[in-house]
Amino acid sequence: MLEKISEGRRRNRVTISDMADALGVTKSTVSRAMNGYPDISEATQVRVKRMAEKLSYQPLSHAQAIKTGRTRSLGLVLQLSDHDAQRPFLAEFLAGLSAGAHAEGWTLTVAASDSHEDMIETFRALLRDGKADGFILPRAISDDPRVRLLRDSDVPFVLFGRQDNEDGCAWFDILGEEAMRDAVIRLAALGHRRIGYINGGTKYAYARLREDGFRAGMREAGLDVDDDLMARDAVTIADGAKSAGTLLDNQSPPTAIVCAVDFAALGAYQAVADRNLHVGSDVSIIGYDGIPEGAHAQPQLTTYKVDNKVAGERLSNLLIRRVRGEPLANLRETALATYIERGSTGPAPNSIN
Amino acid sequence: MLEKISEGRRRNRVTISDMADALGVTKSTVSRAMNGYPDISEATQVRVKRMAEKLSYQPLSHAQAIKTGRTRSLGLVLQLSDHDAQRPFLAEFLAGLSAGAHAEGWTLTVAASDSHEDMIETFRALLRDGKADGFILPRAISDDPRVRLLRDSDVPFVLFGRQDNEDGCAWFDILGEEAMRDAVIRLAALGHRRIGYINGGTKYAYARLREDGFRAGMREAGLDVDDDLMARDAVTIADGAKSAGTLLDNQSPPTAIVCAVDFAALGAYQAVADRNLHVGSDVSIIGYDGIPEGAHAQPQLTTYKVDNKVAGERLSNLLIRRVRGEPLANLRETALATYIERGSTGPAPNSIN
DNA sequence: TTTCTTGCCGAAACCGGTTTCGGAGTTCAC
DNA sequence: GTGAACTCCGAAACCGGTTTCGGCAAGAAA
Repeated sequence: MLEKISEGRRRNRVTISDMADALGVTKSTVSRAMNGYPDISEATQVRVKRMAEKLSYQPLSHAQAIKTGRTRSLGLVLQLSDHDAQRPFLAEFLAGLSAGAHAEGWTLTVAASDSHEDMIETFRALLRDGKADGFILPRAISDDPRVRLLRDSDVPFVLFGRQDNEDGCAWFDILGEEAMRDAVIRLAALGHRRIGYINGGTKYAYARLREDGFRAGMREAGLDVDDDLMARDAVTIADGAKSAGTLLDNQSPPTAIVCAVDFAALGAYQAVADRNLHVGSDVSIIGYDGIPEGAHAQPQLTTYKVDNKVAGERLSNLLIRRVRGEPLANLRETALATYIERGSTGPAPNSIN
Repeated sequence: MLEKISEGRRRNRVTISDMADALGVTKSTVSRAMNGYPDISEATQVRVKRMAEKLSYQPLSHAQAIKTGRTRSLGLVLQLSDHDAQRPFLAEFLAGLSAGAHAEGWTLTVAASDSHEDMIETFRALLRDGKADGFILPRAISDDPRVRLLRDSDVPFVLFGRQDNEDGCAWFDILGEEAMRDAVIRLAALGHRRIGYINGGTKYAYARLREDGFRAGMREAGLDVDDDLMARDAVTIADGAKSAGTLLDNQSPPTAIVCAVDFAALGAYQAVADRNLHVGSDVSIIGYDGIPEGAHAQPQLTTYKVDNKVAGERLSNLLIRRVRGEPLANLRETALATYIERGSTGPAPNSIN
């Protein structure tokens, strides 16, 4: 802490020549040893790497970049138009990305764009200046234009979310459909028979998957899906309130509602309250995302929590490996959201559990 | 759009040699012209720059960096421990930073750290690898350890928030104290006489300023500050509810409460409701920040909105100029938050307005 | 032994810029 | 007309790496 942190700038920075001198070999040997070239003997390779450790030598990424074109940095382009998209999870997500990148000595370059053309230009600018060797694409959209763009251009990328057309796609995703399925089964076990579903934005890749999961759960529980109890495109509290209102005003209203998005679930709270009903006793509600607001709602929202930090870490790792040329088949991972039981679910009214 | 966006990577990228050939001069002339060296005639300087425009030549930042040590990128280190700090405003803020950087051909490198030691290491790593020429420090803390660190090391930085010890500090800040002052005066104009104040986290630099602003407003309005009506360190809804509860339980409770932070204001809503009072009629509440939740509260929260996107843009601009060596005196800017009158404020009860 | 591989590494060019140094013209004063 | 001072730019070194090419020594094949 007393040591100046700027020391690394000009001063003592140990260069490849220092390494070469210390080892009594040439720069080229050091370089090839560091990069694991096969024409360097096992012995010198260890020797070099040990010395690198000792002198804490790390090649300057932009010095390498001048020849290799790669600068060990991940690109992330945020889209502001994307409403609530980033809001709750952005900080954790960035922390995860940063951690995953840092673990491999990479860094994270962030840019934002508001329009679509702007986005393309942003990608290009980052590539041209070598500020990104590849990109992380949050919130996969079905038939995603970013995917088309990058795939056609042979630029490495990795998706947060799955994609129908798998060509060239590496991804990490949370199995939201499993959560939806699980939610239905839990509700059925509590005696619920009429269960409604409020889906998120159908332009997103997750929407179809989660609805499938919901339907699978209904099937497993031996329940019928009533199309009048299915809503969609609810990503905000207001959306959720509206959709839930429609379901609750059905002549045979649901006793439980599964929501693909926590915000919609919180909106459902309002719709329930507006009808002088109570969440948890009259109507059970299950959300998905694990946003902090859910824990402050009255009653607290039962939901499936997504660990965005871990997601970020995994995505960084996958992209780095992608840039390094690892085969795509290795670069697809999924994880489960974790169930958090709180007060918004309970036994179905008028039923023997 | 049909054109491959990866074109810039290896292919056609126009280099300084291309420029030199096209102009019939040497690389060094091009370089010096581009950088505005005085030993290049006005005429050739224009000629070079015009050609750069024509060929859309921009020097490769990491090729320059190898000699200059600077890479045209801003660093931002997020601190996760910092609770709500980033949450509501992070996306807009990043968008602003990115826009401001992009306008000058710079980029933004983001990293996260959880512990304090980690943070120092993160700064150092970014500097050493030339991934940041300077840093943006969000949420200035009074006697900020980051400031000490960077100042002692001669690393350029710019603060979001002001600092007592101005040495080496450039900053952008919103005049929160003006908002607090204005709030009091507006409330006084509505007939309020007993006005409470709930401050934010006292470790942050803004806290003292805003309290000063509140007190200034009270003075101007000819009102006395009752220390029993002053609370602090409320940055979450829960904090706000607790603090507001204390104020409202006073034997002579306030008819209005000014909150340094919107979240605290929303907490105050709960405290008011818990005591069977109504926000806006029984108790007026004014917040600060302009978080989206405020617009969804019942009644909607009167507040002062901070434009975090503009803040980001200005900060980027200031830091770039700082790195370029512009004198500090030019690099201090402030702006005002904008008043948004909504339903949480009204005339004082039992008073002739 | 001689010759052909093979394994390992040094020499030197290169990447795309910046910067130092010095030299060719001009201009100016004497 | 000569020398000095200035302007402006080219030549070449340099920054910290990577990569091509070739050479030397040891081992294998002849």
